[in-house]
Amino acid sequence: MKLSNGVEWGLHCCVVLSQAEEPQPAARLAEFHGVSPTYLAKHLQALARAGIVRSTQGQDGGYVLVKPPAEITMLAVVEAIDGAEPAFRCTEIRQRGPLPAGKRECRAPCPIARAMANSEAAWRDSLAAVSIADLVADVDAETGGTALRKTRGWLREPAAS
Amino acid sequence: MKLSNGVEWGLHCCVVLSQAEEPQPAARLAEFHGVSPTYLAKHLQALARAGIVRSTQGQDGGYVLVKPPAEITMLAVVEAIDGAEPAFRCTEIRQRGPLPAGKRECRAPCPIARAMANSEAAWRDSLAAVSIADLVADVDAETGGTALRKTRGWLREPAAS
DNA sequence: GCCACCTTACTCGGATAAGGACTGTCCGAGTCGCTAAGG
DNA sequence: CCTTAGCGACTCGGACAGTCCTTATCCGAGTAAGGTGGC
Repeated sequence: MKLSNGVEWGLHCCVVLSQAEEPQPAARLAEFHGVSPTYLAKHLQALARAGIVRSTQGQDGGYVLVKPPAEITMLAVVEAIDGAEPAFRCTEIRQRGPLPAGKRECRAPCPIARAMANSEAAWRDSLAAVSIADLVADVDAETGGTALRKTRGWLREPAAS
Repeated sequence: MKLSNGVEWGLHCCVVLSQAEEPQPAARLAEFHGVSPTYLAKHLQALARAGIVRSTQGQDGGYVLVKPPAEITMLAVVEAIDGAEPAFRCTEIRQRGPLPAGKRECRAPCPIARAMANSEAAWRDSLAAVSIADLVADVDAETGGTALRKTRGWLREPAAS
């Protein structure tokens, strides 16, 4: 099981966007994080499709958070980029082979699928309990406010490179 | 995020093996589940490497559970087949770009990595709380004991095909 | 009748191709801001 | 001086290759059982 690398980028971008007052182009966010601009753009498109960010075109355009950071959960970002499909998909092999399970007991998912679904629900609940605002608060507490202040300053600067 | 398909096969095989008294060859387990024999063999090798099953070669050989079903957790099977590496791997992009985080705050993982690790821990805990014996009990309760009885009967039969 | 050996068939184990998904990239459509001309 | 049309540059969005991992398969090494010959 491997989570797409873009999830990390998307979460970091949401944290940075929460500190920006003006739209930030994808290229600028990529420069800030030192990652591929074109590939990051692809993931930002996914965030836009999910309604987490809104894009503005043209001069001084870019991406802005749609909702306040406290209302954006990590789960929303993860599902926007990685997809909302469950990691475990039951292929109903109990209905195959020489002893197929009857239709009676197959109205409910098999115990294995249920246990896997429960575990994934625990994972999702844990992700849904953390918002972008919580991440921002953690960063702020860890760095004593310096990191976010420097970030806000850098975002206000005109594009240097 | 997609979980390997072999996880489902491995769990079903463990349930079936818990009902068998004699070693069961990979081909027979594949026939029972109606899946590819060679590919299932690959996953059974992974279970053997993890110490969940033990293989016996030669005539009347096959796979047997090493430990009692109550001591085999779903987590062990999942990690044996899918790997124990975490799904989210922090690439430390906070140390890149024009505003790299200082060494001071990088001694601890960044808040994003911590939150993801917490969520994965919740997932693992949930999987570790369910054993093969629990799955067997669920199947037994659902089918009124018929499914397991039929399975045990089929396992005692000599290879038909 | 008992034992040792051999043959046989069966089993696993790792090494080997094919398909699909993630990674990474590019160029075109659309839009906003700026400029400059005209009233 | 104000308005308006045009231009230019910048932005996103979707379509296009490359690479890694999952899927699927095969054949060889090793082993236990069963048969056979000898004692």
